[in-house]
Amino acid sequence: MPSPARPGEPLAGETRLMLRAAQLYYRLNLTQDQVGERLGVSRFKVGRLLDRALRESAVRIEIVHPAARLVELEDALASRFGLRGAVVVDVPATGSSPEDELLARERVAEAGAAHLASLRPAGAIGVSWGRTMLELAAHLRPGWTAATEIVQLNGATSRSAYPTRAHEIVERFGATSGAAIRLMPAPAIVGSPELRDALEDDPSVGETLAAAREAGTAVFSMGLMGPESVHVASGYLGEADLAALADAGAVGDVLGRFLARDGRIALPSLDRRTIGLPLENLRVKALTVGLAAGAGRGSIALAALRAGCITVLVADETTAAWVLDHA
Amino acid sequence: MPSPARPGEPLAGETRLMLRAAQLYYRLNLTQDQVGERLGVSRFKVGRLLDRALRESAVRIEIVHPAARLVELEDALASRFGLRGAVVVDVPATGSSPEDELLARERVAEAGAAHLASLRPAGAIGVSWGRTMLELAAHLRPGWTAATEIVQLNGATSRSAYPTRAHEIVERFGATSGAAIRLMPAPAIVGSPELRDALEDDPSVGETLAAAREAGTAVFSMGLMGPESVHVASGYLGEADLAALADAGAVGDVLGRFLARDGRIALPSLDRRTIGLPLENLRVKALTVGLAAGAGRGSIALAALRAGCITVLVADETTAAWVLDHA
DNA sequence: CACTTTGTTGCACATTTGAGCATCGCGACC
DNA sequence: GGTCGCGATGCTCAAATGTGCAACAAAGTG
Repeated sequence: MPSPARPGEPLAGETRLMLRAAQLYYRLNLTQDQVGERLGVSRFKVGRLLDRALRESAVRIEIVHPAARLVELEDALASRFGLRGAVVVDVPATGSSPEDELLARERVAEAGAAHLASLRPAGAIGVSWGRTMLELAAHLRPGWTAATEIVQLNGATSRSAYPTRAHEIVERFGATSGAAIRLMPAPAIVGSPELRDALEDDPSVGETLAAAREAGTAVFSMGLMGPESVHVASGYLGEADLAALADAGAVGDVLGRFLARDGRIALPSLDRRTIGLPLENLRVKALTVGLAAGAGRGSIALAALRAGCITVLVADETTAAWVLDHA
Repeated sequence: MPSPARPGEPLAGETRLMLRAAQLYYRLNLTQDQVGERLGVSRFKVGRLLDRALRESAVRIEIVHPAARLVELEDALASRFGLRGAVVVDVPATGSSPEDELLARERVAEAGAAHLASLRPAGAIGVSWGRTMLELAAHLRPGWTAATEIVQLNGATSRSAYPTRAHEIVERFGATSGAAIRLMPAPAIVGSPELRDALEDDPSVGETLAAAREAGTAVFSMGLMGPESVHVASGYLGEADLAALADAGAVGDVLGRFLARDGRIALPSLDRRTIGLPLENLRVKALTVGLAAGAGRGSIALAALRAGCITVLVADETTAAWVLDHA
């Protein structure tokens, strides 16, 4: 391969010709034919000169749009994890203050709503709850899709003064899509596996759960592990559970199910007390949209991706970059 | 025209699509068809997206070769002055020390020789003399062209101990091209117009001058004005002439004829004492190669270009840039 | 509510470009 | 001096791309 000319060395005539061809072709937008005419060579030679220029990277083609990086991350995520798609949004402030968290959540939820609308999912759609989901629901525009039924995917009746507002979310999904809704009247986590089983067997919960299994689409957000988790605020998780989860290496939750870094259930004993769609059922759905917004969500996003329960990831840029870095 | 997305503003779906298309097309080198398939749009739309990306300069195509700048200068010179061609060489050191001057002269002469060879001029070729011409002659390779005759264009027999070496130059041109040679046995500048006319009327000079007029090709270098001029070293110009030239605004010489900034003869009285081809005869030649090497040559190069007596300019980068800056 | 206006889409068709292949010239090496 | 590569060249043919146009849709406008 000919090396690029160093200063002090006469410029090979061929190289001169190559650069001239590149200028005429790329700058002046002449056809290879016209370039050949001006340079007194055949168009084939011009093509070969341009080829060489490209191979020797004498011309650089660069995508300079400010948002190009986001699209790159999207593509990298999609191909790395075999996703059907990914949406990465850039968030102006990228710190971890409560305001920044709020902003990130807002932007991700907005993008999630827009992307969901562009997919126009049909049939039954399962949804989870949480702050991000509430925000997403708020951004749904009437007629965004024509679903038949909106199903709540996991339990949510609060034990504490802190409301989960799951019904608001499901209702807004229903109202904007013209679908019937099906709520899940149960807590997210109960005290014993036996109670969990009893509740899930009761038609009030069981029928919703069955519908959740049947739904072809699921939309959910990912929660943090730790004292700031909504499950703590809602009173589902106590000190002891939290400590046990930490010991088990939990990094966050999907539908109330806490995952370890590798994507497996961190604490099976807790999982057996959790009410809602099991992750096995999530994995087989045609479309599952997972949202991760805010600092520290990288690890749970990665865990969920490893668990195979996401087909479309929506995340902020920081989270997306973290995931790719640690994959 | 859609503006590029600002951070903090949701990215329009179209823009996302455009960037994705650009990535697939330019980075992965897919065809527009394949891009369309992946993106679920028609190939026409892909073409239009790429168009838009180019128009909005979301993709930038840049020629990054270190020598690209030289070629740009060449093209700019050629189009600005209607030249048949231009050769700009980059000279590593670009100062004005004697060594740098030497280097610039060497590189320009070398490039000039190479370019001249690539033009393969036929018939009679007129040549001037000087340090650059000597260097150029030294770089001619046997068989570089098949000329019939080499003609010295202007007088050169030295009045001083400093030899002009014009015969060496003409001989080397002849020897390497297999052409007969014709010298001009006369000084460059004499004391009076009458003596000039008498010498030019003498067959020894007159026949060479006639041949010089007939030659289709001329090769010459440009000289500086001032005490460092070869005409001073050779004893042709005295203090008085030099002062008069300076007063008249002379910037340098072509074939011993000193020009003012605007390309006109600076001092007609001196010009009438100068022996050699007049510039009017130079202007009408099919091919005239002018060389300008070294600091300070910009002004005479520009003057010569304005005088219209150059069809191919060979210069170092600094000189070329100066000329374009001041044109 | 009809009507223009404007912009978007897909298409047929012409142009432009790339790929594979035969040929040619040139130097190296018997 | 023959001849064997080897790279460069130009060609044919197929693929890829750009262009003008008509159909259509959305959004004003009287």
